[in-house]
Amino acid sequence: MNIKQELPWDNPRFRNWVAVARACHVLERTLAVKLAPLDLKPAQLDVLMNLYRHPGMSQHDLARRLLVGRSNITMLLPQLEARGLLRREGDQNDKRVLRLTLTEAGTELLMQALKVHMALIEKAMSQSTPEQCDMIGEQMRKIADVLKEA
Amino acid sequence: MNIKQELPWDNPRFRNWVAVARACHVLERTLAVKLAPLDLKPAQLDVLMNLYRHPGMSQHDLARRLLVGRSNITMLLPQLEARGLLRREGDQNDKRVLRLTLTEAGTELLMQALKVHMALIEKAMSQSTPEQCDMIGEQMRKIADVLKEA
DNA sequence: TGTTTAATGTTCATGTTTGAACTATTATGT
DNA sequence: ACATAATAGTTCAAACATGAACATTAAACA
Repeated sequence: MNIKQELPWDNPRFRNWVAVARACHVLERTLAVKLAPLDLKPAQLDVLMNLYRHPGMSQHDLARRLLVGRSNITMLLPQLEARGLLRREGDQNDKRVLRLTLTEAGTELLMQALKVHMALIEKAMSQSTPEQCDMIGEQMRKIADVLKEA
Repeated sequence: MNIKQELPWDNPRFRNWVAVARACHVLERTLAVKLAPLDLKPAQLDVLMNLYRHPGMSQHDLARRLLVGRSNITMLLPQLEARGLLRREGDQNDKRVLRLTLTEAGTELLMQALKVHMALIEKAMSQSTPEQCDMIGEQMRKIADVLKEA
């Protein structure tokens, strides 16, 4: 009844993607451990990173960049704001939106966290040549693009 | 006071890894949406996949393979067992461990889910040549290995 | 053998993530 | 202008993951 189709594990694309997912998972877990001394979770680091690069972002924009629900942001920010890491200020032109910016302390903590993150990534990718590394990044950006319209 | 160090975003390894993480995240989210009709979450699919490839696994082994806590498995399995997708049977030689195996129904559902998963991965990696794809997989396996001793 | 140490799985409290319903504000269309 | 749509953010309940403490069983070793 159940014809034995070609199994995904025989397919290189499948096997290789599984490896990608595994590597991501391992690195994320490891990062969580290494960030613990700073009392920071990977998700929180993502927030700080995005605010550093795009000051004045709205919560909605932040949610979209993080590929996460808006309510998630609502739950996430108050902790960081209470720690004095970021500010939420109402936009004058549009009273619906809140503009987000890092504080001095937030930037400071971000820099420490980035050292940790950076060291981990360096270690992880130390096996790849610069060419391989760039190629990987290039392919991954294509994948994200392709899937965004899926 | 705050000397402007080299920013991670200037570092190719950092930028490229961020792309990897993004691609993973997008694919996982997309997979969740596409699996919804089967009433299956990505985490549950992972369970079924591993049991298919390694029948008779213990819960502990499964947890380690999935890079997840043992308690997570304990919470996850009863739902799948109640749906008749897998069996948990006590090991005769070691009364502590439960051996896990897919049922007929579980295998059936897995095959359907794999079609979905496979199609998504095919689409995602359709831009890469076989050589690029293999290289990516190879590097990712190295990364997972390197980090396992971190 | 008997005692200590380790391993497997469960329970439970905690913290996170999610999506749907809601409020307030702005845009659109007539 | 007015009614309708859409948008930004919040609230809330449910699903989910996590780690510590626990019970049971097995292994190590005295």
